[in-house]
Amino acid sequence: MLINTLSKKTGVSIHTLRYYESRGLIKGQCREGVTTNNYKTYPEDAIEVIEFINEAKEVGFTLSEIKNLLDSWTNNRLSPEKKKAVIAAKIEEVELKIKQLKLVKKKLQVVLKEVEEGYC
Amino acid sequence: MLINTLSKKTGVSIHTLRYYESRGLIKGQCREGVTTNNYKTYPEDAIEVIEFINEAKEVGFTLSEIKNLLDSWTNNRLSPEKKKAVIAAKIEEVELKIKQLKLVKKKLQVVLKEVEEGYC
DNA sequence: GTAAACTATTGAGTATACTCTATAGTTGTC
DNA sequence: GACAACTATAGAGTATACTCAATAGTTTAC
Repeated sequence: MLINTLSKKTGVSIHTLRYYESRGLIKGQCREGVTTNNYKTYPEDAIEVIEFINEAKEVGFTLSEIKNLLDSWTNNRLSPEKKKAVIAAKIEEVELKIKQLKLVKKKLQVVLKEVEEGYC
Repeated sequence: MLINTLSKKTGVSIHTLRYYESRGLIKGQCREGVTTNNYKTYPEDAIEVIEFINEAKEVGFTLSEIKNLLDSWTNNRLSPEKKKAVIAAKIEEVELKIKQLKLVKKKLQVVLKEVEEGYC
């Protein structure tokens, strides 16, 4: 699919998609044999990747972090051990973030109770 | 305590603390009666506030969002109902983020398994 | 065959969140 | 009373993640 389709299917603007491509998070390919233009086509998988980027961004990961992660499972020069290490490390980070969110939630609940009971 | 102490107790740089103060996230007060300087003193509570800011930031909340939240429980012009609404809305957001993190974790676990089984 | 709609590239502009520098004044210790 | 260590303010600089504008070329529908 072309960039416009990818944009519409993901809800991410063409500008942002190009930005992601410039940062190496996604990659489109020029169709073989076509020489009149360099329109890039994106595979179906790109949709999933964009969705993953959105989710990861939403919970506080930077594009650099996300790129490293995406690279680790597309880069074939990386040994399986290293890939596993990168992903496992990220899972731990995610778990830490979940813990932190639960802490934030608990704090908010305490404040909510205080307001309800009229302490502030 | 003065800004240096607050910085040391929280691990947040003086620059950043001042930035937070300029954004209205924390507030120091000049001691009454003191006219020779305008050194600001910060209450003990400020430490907790800074820690909360760090946690909230880590999981993807912006300083504006955090400020709104902090305001809602210090601003006395706000009705308890409105305060409750602000906090309850944030708790929902936190729950959503937890769900998203669990989704991200699941995806990472799938990829990890794929690497382990040699699919990529 | 032309006009609308699309694509690519380059580079500038914006918002957020710092981070640093320069300057000037204040406090505490010897 | 000198000097290190601190404080405040203002403003410049940086990194990240967009966001937009300008330009130029391409494709598609009529």
